[in-house]
Amino acid sequence: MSGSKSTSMTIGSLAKAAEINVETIRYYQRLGLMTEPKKPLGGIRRYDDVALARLRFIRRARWLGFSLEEIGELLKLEDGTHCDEAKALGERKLGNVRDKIRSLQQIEGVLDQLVEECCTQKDNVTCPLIGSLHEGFDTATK
Amino acid sequence: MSGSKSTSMTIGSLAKAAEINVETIRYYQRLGLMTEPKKPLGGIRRYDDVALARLRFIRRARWLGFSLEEIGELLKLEDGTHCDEAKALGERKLGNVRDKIRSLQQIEGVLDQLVEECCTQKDNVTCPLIGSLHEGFDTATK
DNA sequence: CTTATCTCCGTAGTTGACTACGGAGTCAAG
DNA sequence: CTTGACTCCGTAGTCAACTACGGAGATAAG
Repeated sequence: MSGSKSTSMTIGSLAKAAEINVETIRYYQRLGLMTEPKKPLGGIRRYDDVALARLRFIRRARWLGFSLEEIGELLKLEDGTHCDEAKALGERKLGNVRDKIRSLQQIEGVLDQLVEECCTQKDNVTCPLIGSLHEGFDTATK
Repeated sequence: MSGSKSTSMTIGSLAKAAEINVETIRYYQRLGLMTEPKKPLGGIRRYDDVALARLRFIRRARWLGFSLEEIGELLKLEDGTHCDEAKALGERKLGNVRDKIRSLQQIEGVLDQLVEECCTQKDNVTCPLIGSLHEGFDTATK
């Protein structure tokens, strides 16, 4: 389960490897999230494992609630160029990510406690899930 | 920054307080994520801060990449009833949340390092953001 | 009592993110 | 050299999550 270092895939095998629909890859290319490798004159495009890594990253970031636009920004950090703006952007994104982590940890804590106490006590009608998420959360993000 | 404990709001002020569109609240009601308080015979519905908390929770969970359906499941954990199934569900969700936290922490680490080193070195063309997210990530979630 | 600002409610439109379709070209196996 | 699977590419359809609209009724301020 780790031998596919094939540095040359068709879009089909790329899709399979990334567990993403072929159409979706082409969609990402249209949006500029993925670059389209040049076609060898009446031939078929080939993809390497950098493309694969990129796709997996996109998939994961989507799962974490980032929009494709945000993911595009994250990906712009990838090439070492335009350092200064990248740094600023990176810092914003970092704050963003940390907010998410904190929120998730709150949920984690409550969920954990919930599972723990679940069948133990009975009088606890209003669960803490919601209640615990009141505090500080300065909008942001959008 | 903490005086609005008004236990009776119209849908309009509720929406404002939760920073959510009125239409969206009504949409959530249709989906069963929010209950519609009964209308006082030819009058106007009133909402309390439990509703507000619930809305804020939904908003936050959405931001974290949970679908409305998943959020619905999380919210079902709220009322103390059906403990056994709640426990199972809670455990699944907990795993889910922890996966997300781990993923975000990876991104956090890389982003942090990126911002740190950004303008310091120059030869680092391929940034670690993508590369670092290769490893273990057993699908799941959907 | 009038008027402006809601609320109510059903229906319809929009946006972001895919997903499908179809016809023409390409490639690999037999 | 045919056949089947796949690529290419443009266009169109789908789905979740909103967001808007419009007309009738409610309420609060002046």
